[in-house]
Amino acid sequence: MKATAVTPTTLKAACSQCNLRELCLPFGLTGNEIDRLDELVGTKRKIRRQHQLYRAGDDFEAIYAIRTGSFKTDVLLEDGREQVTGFQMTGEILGLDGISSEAHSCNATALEDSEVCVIPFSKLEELSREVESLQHQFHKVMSREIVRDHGVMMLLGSMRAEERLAAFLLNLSKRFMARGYSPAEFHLRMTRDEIGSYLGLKLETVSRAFSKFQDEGLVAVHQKHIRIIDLEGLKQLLTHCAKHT
Amino acid sequence: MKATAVTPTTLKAACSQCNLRELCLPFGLTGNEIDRLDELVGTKRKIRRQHQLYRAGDDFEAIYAIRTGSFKTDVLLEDGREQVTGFQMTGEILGLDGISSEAHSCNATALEDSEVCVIPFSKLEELSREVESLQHQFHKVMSREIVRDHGVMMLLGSMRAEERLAAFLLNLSKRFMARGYSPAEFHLRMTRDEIGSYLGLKLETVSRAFSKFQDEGLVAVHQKHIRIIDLEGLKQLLTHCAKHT
DNA sequence: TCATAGGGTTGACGTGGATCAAAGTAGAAC
DNA sequence: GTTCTACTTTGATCCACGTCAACCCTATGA
Repeated sequence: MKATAVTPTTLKAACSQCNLRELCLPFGLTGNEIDRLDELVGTKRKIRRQHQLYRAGDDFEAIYAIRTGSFKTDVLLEDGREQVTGFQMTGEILGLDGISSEAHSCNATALEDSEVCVIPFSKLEELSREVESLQHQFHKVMSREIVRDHGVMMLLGSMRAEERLAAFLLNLSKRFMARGYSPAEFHLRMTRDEIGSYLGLKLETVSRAFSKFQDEGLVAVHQKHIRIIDLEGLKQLLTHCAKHT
Repeated sequence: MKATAVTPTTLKAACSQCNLRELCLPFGLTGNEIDRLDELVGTKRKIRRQHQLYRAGDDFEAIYAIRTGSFKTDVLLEDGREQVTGFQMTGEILGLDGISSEAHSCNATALEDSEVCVIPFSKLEELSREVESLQHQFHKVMSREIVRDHGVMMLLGSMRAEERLAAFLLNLSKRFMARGYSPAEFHLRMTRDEIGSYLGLKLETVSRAFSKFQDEGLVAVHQKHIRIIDLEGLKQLLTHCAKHT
């Protein structure tokens, strides 16, 4: 893990020009309101692959909207074990964990060369006191994170290995689709080990589950390249969790 | 599971009089600001043991502060499997999951006869546009929920059975202490099955782990009554997760 | 061109919890 | 009191996933 890359480019972000605005904080704002958000979003910041946007313990000052690329967030136990708490893609917001204690409680690491919009948090609070729709959208973003986390708990607490991987693939598929990419064919930006950490499995188990899906004709797997062949089949894997209590 | 008990008592809540205010939404507000919050907090509502405050799919209109008693929240899979996503006690806020989609995404069930303060959400947003400290405290409450969820993911994804139970007991202990109760001796309001669901274990495994802790002199367990004998021992169980990878 | 390194896959085997089953306990209902 | 009922404990057995180990694949760079 390399040191945090501090490269705050002076390039201005521009929500109004951003094709991600329907997924991101500007959702639901009028043109005028988006302009005000533009003023607030200070700089963009480039983060190289494997570098960290922030790490646990860092002072909390801003949240980040992913402009290009993708990230993972994780928490570390003293003994070094890692739990990946999420994978984030464009339009998603990073850093919400830091609000509660004024310090970040997890690490955010770029999975590929990425770029984020820096949103100074105190300014965001200020503006959202004036712009109702921004306030509401921000609350929705936070609530969505909570709901997402509950889904992960369901996955970790109540599903078996193959169900977890199926749920993971379906979730990725949906998110790629929302961004205008193919929901059926995509590249994984994370390793088997990281997937395993996220899903509460060992990398070998993840690998075996991929192979099983391939044997069953559900997906075609070539390293990190995934093609979903039988979407319905994957979904059924999930709803048929019934077998066991 | 009985039907939702709709008993909106007309009793006014009064944050200013509430001894939970340091744990709850009024934290950090001035007397004046608390008075304004008082106006907003409409009614209290009593929920009988095993009854539901809200359920997945219900329209979202308000969040709830627990005044007395305790709750569990859970999500259900189509096949009926339950994942408990949290146990909430006095001063904690319920219902944040509903903001994102205008509908609740989990069920909240009282573990004992309980009482909540009903906080109409649109009014809360309105007031927090005027009262900066309320806005900030609300954001902290949401963020804290996200951080808590990450902790549960860590637990579910990376810990073994006994570590999970130890973490659970230590967490309860801390929260009882924060409320002025004994951190060493308390009653569990949930069943072994519910603990198991929360921790991603079967009830038998929870029961066995309790017995093991008892044998080792870490805690005294009599049904739902728990007495922590060796707090440090429990903590060490957690930091010594090192053994396995 | 080959060497090296970081993933990924696959097989053989072990084990922590799940499952199945039976018996114990505490309240609530009568 | 006695009988339910809901919950808990404990033992015996099983199996899904972890562990350990070998090998493969692709990319990068001397």
